[in-house]
Amino acid sequence: MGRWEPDSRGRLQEAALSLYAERGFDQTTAAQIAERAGVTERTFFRHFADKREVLFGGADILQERILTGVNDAPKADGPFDAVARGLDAASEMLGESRRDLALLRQTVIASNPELRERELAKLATYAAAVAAALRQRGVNELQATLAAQVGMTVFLVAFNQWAEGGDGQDLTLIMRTSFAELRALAVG
Amino acid sequence: MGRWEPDSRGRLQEAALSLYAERGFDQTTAAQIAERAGVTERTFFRHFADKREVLFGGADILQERILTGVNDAPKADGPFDAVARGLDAASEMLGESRRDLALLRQTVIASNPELRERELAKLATYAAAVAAALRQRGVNELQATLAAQVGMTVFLVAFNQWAEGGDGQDLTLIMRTSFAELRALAVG
DNA sequence: AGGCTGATGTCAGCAACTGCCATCAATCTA
DNA sequence: TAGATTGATGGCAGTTGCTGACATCAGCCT
Repeated sequence: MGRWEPDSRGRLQEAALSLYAERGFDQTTAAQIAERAGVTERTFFRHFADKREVLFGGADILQERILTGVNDAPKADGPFDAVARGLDAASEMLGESRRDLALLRQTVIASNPELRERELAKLATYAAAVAAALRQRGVNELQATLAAQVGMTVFLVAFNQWAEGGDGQDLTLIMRTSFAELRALAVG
Repeated sequence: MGRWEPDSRGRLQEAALSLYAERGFDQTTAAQIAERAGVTERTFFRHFADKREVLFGGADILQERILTGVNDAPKADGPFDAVARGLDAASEMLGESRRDLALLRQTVIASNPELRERELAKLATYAAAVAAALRQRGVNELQATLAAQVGMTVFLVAFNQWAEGGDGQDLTLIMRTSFAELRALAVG
């Protein structure tokens, strides 16, 4: 057995989520999170760049999934269709996670401006990566940026809808529906 | 004459922009900004909620302009057209500002993640307000959100293009071109 | 057995931000 | 015109986010 309990990172994420939910983000200090996780404050900041980042631990993996989806799209697919494949891949991954935890997390994020800010930043990072992937496929700069950004908007709207909704909802379906509605919108 | 030089807020904005440009955002302390502006650090935080906010002083006014544009759009306009009117109003206002200052500001923002985060947050605020205005016009929730978000993406892309471009560029024209390209994209 | 590595602890310190009270020119009011 | 009021600022103490530097020690490698 190690000198310390394993998975301190995971414990910090759990401790942070529960404390943010209980007392609010502002009223929670990094030291309190660390204490609940059984480590020191310094260790918290070794694992997470700042207090907000602890809620976005899976962002890297999710981005990879999205990119894989986009890159695996058939060559015939236009930019929007390729982005839609990325969202399919994302919802596949997220659909497996516990909806109650996702909802709790979204509630916490929604209730604090700094956290909302960070969430937007994450989405913007995905969008930038997706746009780069689209350009790789030969899409021009502007179209790539717009398609990627629209995709992230659909993603955010659909994900929140899914987290708030009842059981049995299919995240993939929600995303596809939203996407279809956008297309109708642009034409009309 | 007052007890102090007038317009301390404006002096703080100028001082911050120049210091951020000279030494970088991270390497600049609030105390340094205050000193250059001839006030104390405490006064800085009375005028601006945090170190980033000082670069976004005109955001409220801009948002009002955009909303006015959207609300003044003919009833016959669809969501996209209405958003386009909002962007026209915004570019009218921004087109009058000094392009060199806008470029300096954008350069500073682009070189720091925290500032980019804040910029996205501002755009999201505009988007939420525009979406609300669209709903007022009878547009449904999802379409309103998407149209507003797309508008903000066009805005950001076009504004950066304008700031970087040479003299004689028309911000309004750039925005309209970008918008047209999006429509073509969604259809194809 | 001995050295290396990686995760953690410990501690000092800076800078962002806040609350509280004092100050005093301008302005209002009786 | 004397006095109260207001509003913007200064001054200062305190909390918290976050960082750098160094120490510790279990597990692994040789």
